[in-house]
Amino acid sequence: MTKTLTRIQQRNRSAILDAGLEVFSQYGFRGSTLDQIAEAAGLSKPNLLYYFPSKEAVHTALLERLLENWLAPLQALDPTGDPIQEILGYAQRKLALSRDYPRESRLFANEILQGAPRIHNILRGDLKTMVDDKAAIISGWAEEGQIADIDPHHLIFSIWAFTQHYADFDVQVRAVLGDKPPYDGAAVFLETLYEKLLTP
Amino acid sequence: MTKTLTRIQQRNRSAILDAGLEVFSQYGFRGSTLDQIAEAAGLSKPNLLYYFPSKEAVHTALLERLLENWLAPLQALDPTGDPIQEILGYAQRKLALSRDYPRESRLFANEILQGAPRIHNILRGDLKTMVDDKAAIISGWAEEGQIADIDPHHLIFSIWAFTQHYADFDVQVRAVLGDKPPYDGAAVFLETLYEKLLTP
DNA sequence: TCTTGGTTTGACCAGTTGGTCAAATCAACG
DNA sequence: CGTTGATTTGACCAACTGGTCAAACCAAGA
Repeated sequence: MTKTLTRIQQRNRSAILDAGLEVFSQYGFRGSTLDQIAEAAGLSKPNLLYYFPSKEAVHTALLERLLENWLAPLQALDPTGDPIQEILGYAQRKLALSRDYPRESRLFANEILQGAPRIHNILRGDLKTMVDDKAAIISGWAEEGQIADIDPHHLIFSIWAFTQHYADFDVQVRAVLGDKPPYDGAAVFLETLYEKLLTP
Repeated sequence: MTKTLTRIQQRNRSAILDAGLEVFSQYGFRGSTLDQIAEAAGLSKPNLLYYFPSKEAVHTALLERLLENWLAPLQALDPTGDPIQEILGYAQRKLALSRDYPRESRLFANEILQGAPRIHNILRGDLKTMVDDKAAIISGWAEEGQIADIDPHHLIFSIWAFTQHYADFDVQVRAVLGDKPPYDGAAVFLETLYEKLLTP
């Protein structure tokens, strides 16, 4: 049913979402204008509103698409795998996400900075449930002595913080590093950091 | 000269700055309105504009005040002190800054997220200079074998990322942690993390 | 070709925005 | 008290905001 979209509809809807991602991720919801998004999408404002009923609708569509991809890497943490490799793998996957989808990262950052008005219930619901679940796995590993004894929630926070920093604070990171590319050094550092932290 | 300020001027200017901090840190520059700031300051909009010539001026004043306090903790890193204690101390000081001045942290985050249009030159100038300076000190410690051999720039990034995460992503952190207070656990985790990382 | 339904747009609207200004109010000092 | 300069405000403005709508345009099948 939902699949009944013209080629034009597909092209324009995805152009709008891409433009919305570009604009919202930079200025936040209230700081972005429909004219800006329309121009970035190569459409007139009324034409944009022919595909999405409102500014809010574009933003919501983006957030929904984002959350799917955002929670996936943590979900993939495997309780039967090698503990240190599982956590290291998760961190590297998250870093790659920042490298390859920095605008999505900044869209998320903007939403959280503004108090997460649109996704607060998801944070307290799905996200908390999943994090608590994975934290329990990590705690289990710690009790078995497979990894060092650390607080699993703050471990996860540290991974989020460090990896997202390279997308959200990109301009600062590049200003400080000068010409050096950020992500190679970051991946190496990440590896060292968590290997040393987690080795019992 | 600049000190010739009435009691009223002092009170209102600081009320405006506080209100501006509150509003700008939540909605970013473009997402904030003068009416919002004026109301938060308990003034009428024309009255606010009697003390600051424009919205931009309020924002600039806030950023300037912020940058002073923001760069101070890193500046305090002492090359003659005990390496691990110096770095640990810096990290803890930065975490305390997030705890005690979360709005300032979010104001900064908003500015960087939007591409740092107003402070880009400072990032490439003063900030980069100071970070390179401190990075050299840390590299020196590493060469002497006093701390483990890690990339000093990414070490500093990781401290920024982790500590600011608790202010900037406050709503997410609290959603995940539920009732537990964030900062106690964070301080303990921070201590463990960098002690393990830096011990040679 | 004509028709039909999806697509695009110019003109428009009411509400909001940053900012101005002259007039009114207030505080304090002689 | 009266005066003077700082302070406050209501009324106002042009530009911009999200959103509407009828009319025009266009692609494609009959």
